[in-house]
Amino acid sequence: MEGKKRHGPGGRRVTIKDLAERLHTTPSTVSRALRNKSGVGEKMRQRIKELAAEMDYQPNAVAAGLRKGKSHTIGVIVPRVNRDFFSGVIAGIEEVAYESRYSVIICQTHDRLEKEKQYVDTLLSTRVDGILVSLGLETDSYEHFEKVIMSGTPLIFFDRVPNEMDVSRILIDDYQGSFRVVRHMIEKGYRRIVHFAGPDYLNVYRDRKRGYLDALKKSNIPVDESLIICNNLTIEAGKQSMDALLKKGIVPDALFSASDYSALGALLYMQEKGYRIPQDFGVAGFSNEKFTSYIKPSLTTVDQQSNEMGKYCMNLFLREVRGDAGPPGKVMLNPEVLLRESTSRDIS
Amino acid sequence: MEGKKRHGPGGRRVTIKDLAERLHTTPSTVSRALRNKSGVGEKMRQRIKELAAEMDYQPNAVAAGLRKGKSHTIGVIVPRVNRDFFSGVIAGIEEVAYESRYSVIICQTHDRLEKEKQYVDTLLSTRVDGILVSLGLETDSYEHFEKVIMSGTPLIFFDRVPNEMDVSRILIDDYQGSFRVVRHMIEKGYRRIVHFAGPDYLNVYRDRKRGYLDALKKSNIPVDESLIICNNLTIEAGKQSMDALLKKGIVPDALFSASDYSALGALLYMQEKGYRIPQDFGVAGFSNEKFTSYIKPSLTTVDQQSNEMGKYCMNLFLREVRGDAGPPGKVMLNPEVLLRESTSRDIS
DNA sequence: GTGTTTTGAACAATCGTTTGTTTAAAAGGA
DNA sequence: TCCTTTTAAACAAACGATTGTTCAAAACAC
Repeated sequence: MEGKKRHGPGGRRVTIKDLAERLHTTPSTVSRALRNKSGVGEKMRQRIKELAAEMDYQPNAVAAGLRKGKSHTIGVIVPRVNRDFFSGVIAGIEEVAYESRYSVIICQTHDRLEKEKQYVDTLLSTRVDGILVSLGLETDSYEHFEKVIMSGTPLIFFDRVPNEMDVSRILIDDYQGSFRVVRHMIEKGYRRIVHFAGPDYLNVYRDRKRGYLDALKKSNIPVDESLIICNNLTIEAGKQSMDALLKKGIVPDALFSASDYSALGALLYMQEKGYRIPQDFGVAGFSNEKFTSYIKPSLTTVDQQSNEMGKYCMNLFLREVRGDAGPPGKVMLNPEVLLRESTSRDIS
Repeated sequence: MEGKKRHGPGGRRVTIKDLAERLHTTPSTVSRALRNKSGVGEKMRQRIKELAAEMDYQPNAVAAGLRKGKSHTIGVIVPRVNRDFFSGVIAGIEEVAYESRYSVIICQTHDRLEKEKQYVDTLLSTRVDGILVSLGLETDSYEHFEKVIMSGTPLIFFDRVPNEMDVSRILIDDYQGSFRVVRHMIEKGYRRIVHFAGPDYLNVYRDRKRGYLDALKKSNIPVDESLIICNNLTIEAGKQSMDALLKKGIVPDALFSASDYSALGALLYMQEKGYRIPQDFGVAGFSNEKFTSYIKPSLTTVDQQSNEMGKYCMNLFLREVRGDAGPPGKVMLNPEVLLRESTSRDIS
């Protein structure tokens, strides 16, 4: 065992040039040999590969990236990485990216526009080959994304997408998911169904509300505006909103919330008030957060196919860089409605 | 408004050289001006900055990275990104990284050694400035990490760390967390406490088991080997393990699981079998997955401070690159024991 | 054996920055 | 006014790879 240490902590790394010198050849030949390009003899190629392995040469992706003008890296911008939905999407993206040896840079905006802008700049500087984005709650202007388009960097939005831009968008059919859940609730005999909505300027919440409204209309149930409550969709908000309703003397028999968390808040609150779920009060949420299947009663909700969405996004990006993607368009994934205990009462 | 379009989709981007030519100066001067280095006159500096803004120049981080030998990017390797614990750590890392304008590349190994190795290579090629790792379940050799050390790249392990290497390790005190939970259970009168353990070669599971054993010893409760069950810590495994126990005629009065998921499985199984939780059977898990506080009864567990751990990791890395970190060592974060309903019975 | 084609490898420029060195001009001192 | 010091900007060489071009030798045909 002669000294195995190659260059040691901080030592300079082996370059293509080192290999070339050692073999009395040139960097270009080494490069071609390692990348299996033509123009190199078979014996030379062998010698180069062997030496590369022996000195454990690590190609410098930065240098290659500079020369080739592409970094083989993509950026993903999401509001928060530790939300089941987003981390699921990220997991999906990673799986496909790994297959194609793309690196994934993650950016978390905490729903703040300032951070979103900053990250777009950083990613553009990093010369990522593409950017996948889900908008933050604050985002109401899109110049930073126009810059991305100007630069020629493929840009794909998912889930929370802007309506004003002509870019690829991929989302689940919030309208359909919502519509089907509410239809189901109506079939179960619920009539006075509260809806917790999110801010109207976000496509996902708008569509979920539309689904709710249309389902009611289809069954000729009059829409009662006082049952539509816009809150910030947290557990706390769910409790408070229900409390406010009851205090106003409004007594609904079910809730369809645009978020699992506020649905949970309402569920806990109503249980506390003595309502039996689902007999006296039905509850449905949206997103299929992990906890929804573990609570008692398990919560009816809509699965957003986060993993599939991530995979789809990344695949779409790959097709775009390969040039066979077609013009930007809107892709809808089919949501899966999960009918669980919180709405499964026997119809009397 | 003269044509606002700078270079359009795919067009070449503005470089420092373009700016230089436009102002009849040289790239070096432009570089120094933009980075606020000395050696540039004030009026020149102004003109340069203005033009840069006007042409919206985006510095090419790849080129700078090549020249400077650092990418201002770190790599994070975790088993899975969509686990509450890991996504929490990632969120923490991101928060600190953002402050210092570091980009974060995420790598998900799915607990597979092959992927882990591959990602180490990729990150080394990408010339990341540091690597933060939590080991996969399969990892039983460390040559790939030796390579990292050889290259002089800062390397920090968190949570699932190797014992054989002299590197920085940061983890929560699994032993303490475990010890305290079991003590609490004993105080609540539980005596025949099952333990679901993970593979012994992972520090976290070893330590959790140690905590369990020591807590029993401290209270002079004899250790019953048949109550220690090594399974794969999933919900299913939890159910099956309990089933197997009962079928063998072994009737414990509580469970302390090294994972919330297998604890949940057991909890559901026991409820189904008619046991009341916590009166007849106490249950405690580990990790503080989100669902644990929403289920009924809520699950006693140990919080792993994922966010803090992420922040700590990134800060430690920053100190290392700045040279004021001291030699690699082991850092223990204090876990928070969350005593909830699943173990809160009145002692009769 | 001469002339042409093919092949293998060397040569050189480039990607966009950063940074050390040199040079010229401006500022200061006597 | 002349000389020294400071300052501003130009010059030039990297960083490590990729890739188009050139060149010499080997392979081939006749």
